[in-house]
Amino acid sequence: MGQIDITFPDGNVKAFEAGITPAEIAAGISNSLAKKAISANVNGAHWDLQWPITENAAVAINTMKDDEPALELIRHDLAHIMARAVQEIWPDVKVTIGPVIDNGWYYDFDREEPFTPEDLGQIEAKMKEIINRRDPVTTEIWDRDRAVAYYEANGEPYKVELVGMIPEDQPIRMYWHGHWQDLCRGPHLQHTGQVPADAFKLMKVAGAYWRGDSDRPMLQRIYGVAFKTRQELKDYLTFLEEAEKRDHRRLGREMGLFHFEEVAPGSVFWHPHGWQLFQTLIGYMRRRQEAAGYVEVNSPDIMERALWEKSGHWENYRANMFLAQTQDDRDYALKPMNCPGHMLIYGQGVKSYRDLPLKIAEFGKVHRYEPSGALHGLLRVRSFTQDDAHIYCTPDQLTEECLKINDLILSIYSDFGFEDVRIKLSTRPENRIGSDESWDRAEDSLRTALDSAGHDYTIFEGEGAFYGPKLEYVLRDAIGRDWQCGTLQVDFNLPERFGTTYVTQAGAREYPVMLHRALFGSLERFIGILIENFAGKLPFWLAPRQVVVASIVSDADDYVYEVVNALRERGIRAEADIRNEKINYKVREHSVGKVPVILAIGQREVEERTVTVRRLGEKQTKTVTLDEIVADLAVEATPPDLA
RNA sequence: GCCGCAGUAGCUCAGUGGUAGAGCGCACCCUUGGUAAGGGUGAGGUCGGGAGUUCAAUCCUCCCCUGCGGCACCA
Repeated sequence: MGQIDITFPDGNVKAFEAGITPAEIAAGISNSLAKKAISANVNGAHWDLQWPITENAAVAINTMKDDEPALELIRHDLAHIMARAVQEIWPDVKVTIGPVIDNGWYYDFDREEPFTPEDLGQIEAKMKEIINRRDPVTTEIWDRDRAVAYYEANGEPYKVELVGMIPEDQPIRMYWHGHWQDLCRGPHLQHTGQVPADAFKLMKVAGAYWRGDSDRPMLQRIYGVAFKTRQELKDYLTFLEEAEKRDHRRLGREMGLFHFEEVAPGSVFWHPHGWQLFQTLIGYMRRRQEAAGYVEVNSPDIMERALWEKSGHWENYRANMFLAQTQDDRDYALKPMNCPGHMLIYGQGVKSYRDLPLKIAEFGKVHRYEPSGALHGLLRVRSFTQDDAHIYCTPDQLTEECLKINDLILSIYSDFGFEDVRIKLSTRPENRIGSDESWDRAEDSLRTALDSAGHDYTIFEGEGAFYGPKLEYVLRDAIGRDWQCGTLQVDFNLPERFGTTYVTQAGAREYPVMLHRALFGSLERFIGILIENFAGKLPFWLAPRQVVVASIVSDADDYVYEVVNALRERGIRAEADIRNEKINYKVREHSVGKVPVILAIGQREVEERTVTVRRLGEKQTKTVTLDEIVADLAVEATPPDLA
């Protein structure tokens, strides 16, 4: 073998025999580095210490100080160690795949018996045992037939299938953790003892389809989380607890916003305070849309089958629709979308190119028979209110209209404090209507709009709606979670299906292009997101209960009402609390209820015509005059678009 | 829809093959108290629904419904 040049991170270049491994290079540098090494970066690729380097390369040796490779390797090795532990305890369990995911890993198993929480404890103990054995991790490349024969002999059908999926030009790589072996592309650590034994935890077991396909067998997936240190693990578990405290289902109850019932799974019963918030959002959106040139309409909730056949929903969406049959045997459906209704409104009278773009908006309540397992609080429901609109325009206007919507969405999210927004572009799905040419045009126009707005986006092939491609707006909340909200879809199909046209300048009849868009997406979901993002502490203008005026002594009752009335006159949502309770009690109760401002009134305030202000989350109180607080809160209560 | 777990008072939960308990909340009484739960008394439950086993089921078995965690699907 010849010589190769290895370039080190400090710029030094050194010649080695071709085929040298990073482990050998590390050993040549120092004994301690050889021990501490976990992997290497070779020309940017994450490289196992055992893999030979055969050409000139830039090489960096990684240790546990390098977060990214360290976490990747810890989690990946733990996946193997867990699978090994499971097979040591239950030798007949079949193994499948076990990738690294955010904060940890999972591994899917095929086993008759379900894993129990007690099993997880047993597995975890076995894993620690394996780590303490400090088993060497070794790798070799196998012949394809040998790998298949091996897995067939060992009763591992899933592995046989995985071997078959590896492209012909790629090696079949095996990894050994001691005596236990798994098909794996690597890289891995030097030995199991490099995994921190006190910084991982098995979290839960759940069902998962083999290869993510609902037609294939259901496996059992065990999830684990892992970090470099015990402290990081603890921090992560604390983070999960914090996230749980933000759960909108729990806060919704504590704040008295809404509830659900068994008789209406996935449908919200809005309580007065929740409905107040709902209406505040609609009021805001109504103003924004009106300013952007939209007109608002309302279309029927139940329409006959013939309409849904015409729109294509009967063919493509019926499984998700609530159907209604009348005594005289007529088929109706509750609308799952507003677009067909808007088509009929557009279709009234003759439209001219002068009428375009026509922007028809509706706060329409749609019903979708979502799979039972998908339901989740406000975030996934079966009946929800969209801030929906359809924009009819000429092909020439298309890109500009997309851009305007993009601007509007981002401006609106910003008003709620969401500045970090990602965009997903979903292209034509298998189940679809319309010609390939119209799909080409539709997808192109979305791309063009995004490109000219200079906004990054990710493409999701085959994820579009059945009538057109779509953009989806995903916003990141205060603790880094992503939520899908708004959507923008281009549709060349519905106007043709409904035969709706406009008269061009030249007097011809042409089909308009149609844009479907929702900015909040669903009011229900958006409210759920707001609650979680703000942990219930909504901005003052959104808070359904803005001010509670609480008496400290009953002699203050009259003045309490005077304060409440003064606030209400300025449109502030204020209520009195003159119950026979101590101020401590009232403060606690309204704090739990997430009321942003509590005004306490005792003898002193009555005499001085002041109020003592306590803001949610602040221990400090402040006494100001009645006039002052009314003026201040009136400013705070102003929605951002009117400020 | 699929896998697993769960469903007992308004909420959070304990409990038992012989028809149930706590704390909070609620009602009433005492207390007028200065910023996250003052004290007392009391009311309140078809133990998710249906069938079965049993002398007897809230408890055991089966079916269904709903919820929770994932998967699949989606705003």
